[in-house]
Amino acid sequence: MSNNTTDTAGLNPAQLQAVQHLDGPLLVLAGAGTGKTRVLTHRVARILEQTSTPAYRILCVTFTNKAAREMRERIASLAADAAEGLWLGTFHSLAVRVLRKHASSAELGIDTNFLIVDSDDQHRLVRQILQEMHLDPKEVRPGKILPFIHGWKDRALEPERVPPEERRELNGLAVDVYERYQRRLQAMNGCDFGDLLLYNIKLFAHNPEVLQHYQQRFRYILVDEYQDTNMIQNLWLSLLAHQHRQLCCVGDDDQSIYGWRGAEIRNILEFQQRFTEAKVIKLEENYRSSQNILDGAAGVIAHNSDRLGKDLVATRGAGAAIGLAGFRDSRAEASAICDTIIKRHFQGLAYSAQAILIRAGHVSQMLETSLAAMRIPYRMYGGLRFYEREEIRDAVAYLRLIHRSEDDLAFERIINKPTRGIGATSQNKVRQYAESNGVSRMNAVQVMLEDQVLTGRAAAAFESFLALHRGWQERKEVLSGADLLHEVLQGAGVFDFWRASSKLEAETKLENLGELQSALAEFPSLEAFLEHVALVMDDDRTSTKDSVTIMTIHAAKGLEFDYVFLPAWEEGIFPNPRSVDEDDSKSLEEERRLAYVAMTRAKTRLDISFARERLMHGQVKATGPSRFLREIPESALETPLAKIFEKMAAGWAYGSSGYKTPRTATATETTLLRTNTPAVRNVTHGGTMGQRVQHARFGMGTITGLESQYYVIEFDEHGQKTISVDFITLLQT
DNA sequence: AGTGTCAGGATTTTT
DNA sequence: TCCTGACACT
Repeated sequence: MSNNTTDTAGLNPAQLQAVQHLDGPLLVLAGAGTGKTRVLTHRVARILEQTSTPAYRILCVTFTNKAAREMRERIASLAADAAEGLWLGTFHSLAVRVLRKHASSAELGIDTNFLIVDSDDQHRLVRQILQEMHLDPKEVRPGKILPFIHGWKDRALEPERVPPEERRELNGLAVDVYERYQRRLQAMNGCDFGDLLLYNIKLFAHNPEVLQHYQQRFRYILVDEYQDTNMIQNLWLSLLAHQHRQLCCVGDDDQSIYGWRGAEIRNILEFQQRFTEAKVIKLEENYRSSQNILDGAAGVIAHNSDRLGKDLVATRGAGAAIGLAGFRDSRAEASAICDTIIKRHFQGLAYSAQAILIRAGHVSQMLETSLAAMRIPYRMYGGLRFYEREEIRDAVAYLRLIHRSEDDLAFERIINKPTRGIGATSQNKVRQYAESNGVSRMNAVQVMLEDQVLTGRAAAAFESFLALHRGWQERKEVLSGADLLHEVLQGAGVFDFWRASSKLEAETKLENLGELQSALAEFPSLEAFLEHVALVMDDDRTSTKDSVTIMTIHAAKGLEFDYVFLPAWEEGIFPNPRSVDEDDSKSLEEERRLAYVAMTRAKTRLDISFARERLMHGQVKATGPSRFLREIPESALETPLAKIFEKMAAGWAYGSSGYKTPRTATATETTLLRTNTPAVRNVTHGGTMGQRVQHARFGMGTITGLESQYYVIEFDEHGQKTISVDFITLLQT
C-alpha cells in the first residue's frame, strides 16, 4: 500500500489533527464550509492506510444517499483499496445489510427475505386499518397517526413500551393502530423504515453473539452529519462502538434542522458526557463564505442557548456586506430579485451561480411567475421526486409483483391500474380471503379462481391478469430489466392508458417511464434495482442547462452558491408561526439554525429581503420583518434595517444596490388592501380589538385579543377560540 | 368506472 | 387561491 495515499496537502493544522487522531472517541465539531466531509474521507483513507487488512474494520455512516455516494467517490480516489475493509452507506442501507443476514435468527417476525415498505404503502396500510376499525376518516387520517408511529420507532419504542402519557394522546388510538399495523407488516414479511433500525436493535438484544460479531468487526466507526441522527440511530452506533470505542462523529450543532422528523440535537450536545474520554476538535476555518456573511450568520445563531459554540474565520477575506432590502409587497420583491439576477448574468455570472432559498414552498409561486415572465431559466427543487411520481411508482409496483408475487402492497397498487374491471368489491373479497388464510393476494386469486369463488366478469379479469403475470415471470429470466419493463408496460396497458389520457402531464409521464427504463439498465439485476428504489428516493438528476436554483432551505443544506437570495424574511413565514407558538424555545431555536444554514450557503454575496404585504393563498396579507433581521449585526449589513424602514415609510420600495423598484399596486390588490386596513391595525393582518369578524365555520364574532399570527375571537355561537388570521375575514365597522 | 362538486387545509421531507 | 380527498351521481 502506498504511503502517501492520504495526501495531507491542503489540510490545515486543525483538520490534520482531526485526521490523525486515531485513539478513542472523537467529536469533530465543524461549522458550515469548513470541509467536514473532506476531513472524514481523509480520515477513512488514513485508517485504511495505517491498519493492514482484515476486512470490515471500518463502518462509515452518512445520512443521505447523496452524501454516501459522494463519500464513496472521494474515498475511492484517496485510497486505492477502499472497497475491501469498508462498510459505507446510510443508516438504513447498512441496517438492511445486517438484517438480510440475520433476520431469521431472531424472533423478529420477519425473515431475511423481507420486503421494505415505503411511506406511500404505510399510508395505504394505515388507511385500511382505520377503515376496519370503523373510524370516521374525517376525524382520523393516516397523516394523524403515522407521525406518532414514526416518532416512537425513532426512539426504539415498541407499542407495548409507549409511555402512558403518550398513550393518552388521541385516546390511545395511535397505539392500537400501531399494534395492528405492526401485525399486518409482519404478516406480509414487511419492514418499514423505522423497523429497519428497530429490528437491528432487537436483533442485537436477543442475539448477543451477532452484536459481538459486529462489535469486533468494526474497529472504527465514523459518522457524518452527526447532528441529524435520531435516538435509535445513536443507540445503534453506541452498541456497535461499545467494544472498541473508536467512534468519530462529525457534525455541526448549529445546523441541526431536522428535529421535526426525529433528529435529536442532544446526541451531539451530550456526546462528551457519554464519552468522557472523548476528544473534541473544532474546525473553525471557513473556506466557503466571506467574513461579512459569517459575521451576519454568527450574530443570528448567537441568540441560541443550546449550542456548543464556534467562531468561524473566513479564509476568503471580508467580502461584500450583506444586502438587505424591504419591499412594499411580494411582487416587487420578486421582480427586484429577477432584475438583479439578470443584471449579474449580463455581467458574466452564470445563472447556476445564483440561488433563491426559501423557507416554505408557497413563497416560490411569485418568484416563479417573475422568473418565467423575464425568461430566466430556473429549476425548482423539492417538488415530487422521480420515484415518488405516480407513474413511476406504478411501474415499480409491477416490477415488484413480478419479482415477488407475495408483494401484496404492489398487488393492491396496480391490480386495477389501469382499470381492468376489478373493482373495490372483488379486491375486498381477495383481501379477506388472503388474510383469513394467511396467503398472498396473488395466491388467493389463484385458489379463488380454481374454487370458483370468483365468477363472471371479475373472474375473467383476474384470469387475464394472472396470465399476464405468468408470462412476465417467464420473460423475466430472458429479458434485461429495461426490456422487461417495456413489455410489462405494454402488456398491462399502461402505455395505452397514458397515450389516451387527456391530462396535460401525460406526455411527461411517458417520458418519465422512458427514463425509468434507462435507470433500470444501470443495475445488474431486477432485485438490485428494486432494493435501490426502496431505499432511495432519488434526487432528480441535475440538468446541464445553466439555470437559477430555487429550493427550500432544508433542501439546500450541504450545498453552496456564489450568490444567494433569501426572500420573505417576515414574521409569519420565517420563523414559521407554528414554531414560535410552541411554549418552549426549542422550535424557535431550530428556526434560527435554519436561518444560519440559509445564510452560510452563500460564498460571495448574500441578499436578504422582506415585503410588507404578501400574496398568500390568494389573499393579500400584511407581514412584518422577521425578528432574525434584527439579530444580524449592523456591521455586516450594507444598509442598516432602520434606514430601510425610513425609506419604506417615505413610500419607497427600497433596498440596497439593484433593488430600487418603485411600483404601484394592481387594482385588485388596492381594493383588498383598503378593506383590510383599518386605523389601528394588527401589524400582521389588520384587525383591531373589538372588530367584528367572520369565520367560514364558526360564523360571526368579535376580536378580543391580538397575537402575532392569531386573533382571540369570541364567537357569537361557538365561544372563544384562537384562530389564525388566515382564516378570518374582517368586517367593516 | 369515471366525472363532478364541495369542504377543509395549506412548514420543512429523508430513509 | 389551489390542491386533495370524500362522496354522489351518471
